[in-house]
Amino acid sequence: MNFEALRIFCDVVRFQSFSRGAAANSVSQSAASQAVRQLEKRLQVQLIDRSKRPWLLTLEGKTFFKGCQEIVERYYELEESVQRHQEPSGYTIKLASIYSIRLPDLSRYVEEFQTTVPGATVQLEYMHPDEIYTRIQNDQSDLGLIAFAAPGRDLTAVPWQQQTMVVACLPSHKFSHRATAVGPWELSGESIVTFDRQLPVRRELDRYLRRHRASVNIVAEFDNIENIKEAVEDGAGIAIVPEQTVRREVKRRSLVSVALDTLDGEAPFIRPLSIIHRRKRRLNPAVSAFINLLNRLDTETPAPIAEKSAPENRSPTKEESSQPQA
Amino acid sequence: MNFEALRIFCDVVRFQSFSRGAAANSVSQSAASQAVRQLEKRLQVQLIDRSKRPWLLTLEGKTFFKGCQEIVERYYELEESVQRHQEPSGYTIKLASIYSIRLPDLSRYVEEFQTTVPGATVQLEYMHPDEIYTRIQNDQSDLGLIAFAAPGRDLTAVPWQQQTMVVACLPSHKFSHRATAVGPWELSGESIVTFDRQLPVRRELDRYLRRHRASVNIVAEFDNIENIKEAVEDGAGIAIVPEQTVRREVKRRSLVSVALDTLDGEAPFIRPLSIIHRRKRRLNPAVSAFINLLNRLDTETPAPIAEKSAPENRSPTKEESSQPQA
DNA sequence: CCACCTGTATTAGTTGTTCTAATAGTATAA
DNA sequence: TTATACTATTAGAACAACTAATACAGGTGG
Repeated sequence: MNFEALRIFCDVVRFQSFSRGAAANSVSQSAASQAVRQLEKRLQVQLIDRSKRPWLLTLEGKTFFKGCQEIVERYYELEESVQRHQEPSGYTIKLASIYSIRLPDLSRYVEEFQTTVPGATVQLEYMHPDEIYTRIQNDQSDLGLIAFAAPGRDLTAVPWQQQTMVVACLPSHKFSHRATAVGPWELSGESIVTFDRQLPVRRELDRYLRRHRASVNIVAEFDNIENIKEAVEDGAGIAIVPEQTVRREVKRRSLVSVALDTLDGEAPFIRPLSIIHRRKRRLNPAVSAFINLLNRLDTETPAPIAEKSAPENRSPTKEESSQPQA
Repeated sequence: MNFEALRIFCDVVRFQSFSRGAAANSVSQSAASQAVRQLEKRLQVQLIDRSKRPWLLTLEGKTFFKGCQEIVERYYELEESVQRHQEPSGYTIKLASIYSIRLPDLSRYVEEFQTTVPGATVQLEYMHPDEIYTRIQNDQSDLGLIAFAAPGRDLTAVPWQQQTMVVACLPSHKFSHRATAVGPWELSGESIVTFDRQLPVRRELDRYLRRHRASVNIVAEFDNIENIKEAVEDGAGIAIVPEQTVRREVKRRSLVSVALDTLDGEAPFIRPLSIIHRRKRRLNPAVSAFINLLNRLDTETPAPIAEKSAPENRSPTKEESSQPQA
């Protein structure tokens, strides 16, 4: 039996999705499906009840999942503890990120990595998403961090964080004093500064507004978030952006961020971030260690993606297989 | 990473031997060597220091071994617990044993197996070792239990128990009142009833006596242990036999068994029992479960084969690759 | 000190497993 | 019903693991 298979099973369960569980392990959806099926065959037990949609873990599946998680975790800890007394690999990971993922959000990962894998270093560079794709393709960078990833021919996207989108407006705007979240329908008639039509995030936004029957007034379009924020600060209108990207402006009180939610359990508006890399049968160990770290720290400290809450967490999926941009 | 590899590593360590660790997992010595090497490569750590003979675990090797044992064990427990709520396989294992392995020694295994794998049954038959080989070859039996196994072309021998050889004599013999073990050199001049020259156990015996410079007087040779015991009871001489095989006679006081040992830490005289089966890439799950059980129960309850005591435990090795018999 | 003995490493070739890509299938929602 | 969003299945390609044969090395007895 293969450890990878156990890890894939665990991730499939955690994400409630074969595709995402597969992506988290940098393998195809098909591979994940086959891995789980093979596990079931070997155990002679059905782990997942596929008759419903979304599927459910069977009783045995739950037992196995609990045990697996622990075993897999223990094993990786063991590997780490054995490797710790040991000379460094000396490998430098070249990481390319979009501008909107700020250094403070990344530094904890980089620091953690450089202490657990001594000798390894991370070289972080910010650039335009299109350039990230190019550099990854040409092996000029090992990893890329982008939003609404588009896994291409030989590109793999590992799901990473889910950024919640908020309404950003001036402190003088009527929304800025709200105690409760703004409902999307309340955006009707508002002046909005937003992204270019080419960007996937824009398409997601349009989709979201349409779904909630909000007809807004688009006053300006930009291809990057810095310009959008500036326009909002200049009073052009309000914007819908990831919460993280306006934290600094909120702190210095030049902008206000207001939650955007239906509060009825429906999917909130999320910007998914992904780690992308060239598809290879065998990833450089340092690189895959870093991917592991990104995933591990991420599922540990923030709210872990639980069995029940996961399905709600996510609406966009088709768009992930479309086009570059952040 | 493969679970099998971890299990192989654990067994290699437990037995202090690649060959025996391999055999315990029904793979070739080469496979075991490669598996461990691959582990080391993956971990980027040397687990075994091969510069000395016998080799030693490195510090990292010890850490890894301890962790591995637990993880492997936990995983198999998990598998079992998941499979337990589940309809029986219905498979019947055909087990062929030599006469000298008595039913009481086997029944605990058979019972344990039939309760943990409900629906599976074990069909036990006693026969001559030559017939065991034949039946295994023809797939008429799944497993064979024999002494001094001779793994052949497509036959695998999994090491099982180590039976200590003792001196069996009449209660009237001078040895019968000894408080301490008889040294092999003390056998010089004794009349001995023993096995046919063709039998591997006889060759081992000759070897053993020669090594300890004991020149004995062979008064009779038989091809089976029952006749030997009878001859001893008739006063023909003394015999050297596995302790288990004379327990009943000792209990009914028709014979006495006296330990045979040098008491200086040198290898005692041992009769190794093995489980043999046809070499197949994929063993029937019920069969391999039974093999697992035999090994598991055996290393749990009797004195476990420790890191230090293992090397001493064993002298015969070449003979294992020679000829049939018990 | 040398040859042998015993156990381990290496190698080549084969077999078997596990991927990906493409595509078919299925439960739910509109 | 059709559209949607996943998941299953398949064939073929890439890869990994095994065996058999054989080379190699530490330890040992002559």
